[in-house]
Parts: sequence; structure tokens; C-alpha cells
Amino acid sequence: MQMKPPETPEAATLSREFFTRETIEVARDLLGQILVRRWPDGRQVRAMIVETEAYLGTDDPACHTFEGRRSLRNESMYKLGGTSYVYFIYGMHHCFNVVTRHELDPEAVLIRAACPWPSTPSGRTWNGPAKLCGHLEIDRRLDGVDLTEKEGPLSIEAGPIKPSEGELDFGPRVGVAYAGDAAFWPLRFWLKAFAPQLPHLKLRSS
DNA sequence: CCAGAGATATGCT
DNA sequence: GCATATCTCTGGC
Repeated sequence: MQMKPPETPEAATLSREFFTRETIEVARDLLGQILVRRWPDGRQVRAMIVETEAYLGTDDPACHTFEGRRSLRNESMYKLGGTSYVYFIYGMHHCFNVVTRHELDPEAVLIRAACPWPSTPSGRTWNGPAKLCGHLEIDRRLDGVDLTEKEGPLSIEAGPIKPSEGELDFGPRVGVAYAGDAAFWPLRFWLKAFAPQLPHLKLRSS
């Protein structure tokens, strides 16, 4: 069975209110939504988000803003929910995050994997945050853009499934204990129940 | 299948 | 100097 994109002529771009909620809720609800990449020449590529990870701000030791760290790199995390945060890592790769909550409340959701949309039998899963950015040509030039802008270079539209309708199961949380102490790791969510309809969906373990 | 190297930005000690 | 929200390639068992 092949899923179709929303029937509505204009798919709804997710609202500001969607992104300013609790980060863990945004991370969960981003599953199944459609990431849209637009180029100046009019080309568009869409992908369904299937794996997310929440980074919980100044108290989260894994978060770039842990204990209030703020620099040129992570400045976008201090902006309003619905802003993009793109960083360059390992001298090689880019990773794309959706900023959540409000100004000066620096939390975000890392987009770890997505499937080309509409789904095709030969489609692939862009699994891994850097691979996703590679395929969608996301780099630092797209850092700080407004994801709620309808015709912007990056935006997020409502997908065909709604978590509130109970159609989704969420993957178990991978607990990682740091050596010695009770530091915690951000929560990660996978899109699982929808997988049968995305035959090429492949999620990484751990 | 698994471990290690290498690509080298960024921020912290 | 060192660790890291990564990925690909290589060589060993």
C-alpha cells in the first residue's frame, strides 16, 4: 500500500504554537510530519520525519546550551520555537534541529531520520542526522531560518497521521548512564507503528 | 560482524 | 590538548 500526501491543495504549515510547547512533546509530535526543502529554482523535496531526539536545554549535559553555554554556533537555540538550528560537526557533517519553546529558553529537537515523501517502493530512509542534511543540502546557510514560513527554504507541514489520534507507538527510550553519575541523556522517539506502510523504513538500533 | 582510522569544526580544560 | 548530538571506509576474525 502506498500512502498519499494530504489531499488538501495547500498542506498546512505547522504553526508557531506547535513549536513553542514542551520540547519532549514537540519531539514526539514531529514524527510523521513532513519536512519540506525548497530551492530558489523552485525545486522541492519532501520527507517524513521518522526519528527525533529532544535536547532539554541548560540542565541537559548533552545539550549544546548546557549550563547556559552560548556562542556564535548555538545562537539560534536562543531564538523562538520554530527556528532552525544547523551546526557543523566533526569537520564534515551538518545536523538539523528544530528550536522549541521561547526566546532565551534554549531547547531543541534533533531530526535524526526521514523518509522521502510521498513514499515509493524504491525509496530510501535517510537515517542519521548528517546523512539527512546531505540529501536535503542543509548547511549553516540554513541556520536560524523560520520554519513556519510557508514558502521558505525549510518548513514543516502537517503529515497524514496525528499522534493525538493514537495511531502511533513510540520506540522505547534508550537509557544511557554516564560513568559514575546520574547524568541523563535526551529522549529519542522513533516512528514505529507506521513502518509497515513505509517498506523501506530502516531505523538504527541504539 | 566488529574495531579502528580518518575527515577536522567547535568549545572547554 | 581533548571530547563530541557523525559517517564511510578498511582490515581482521
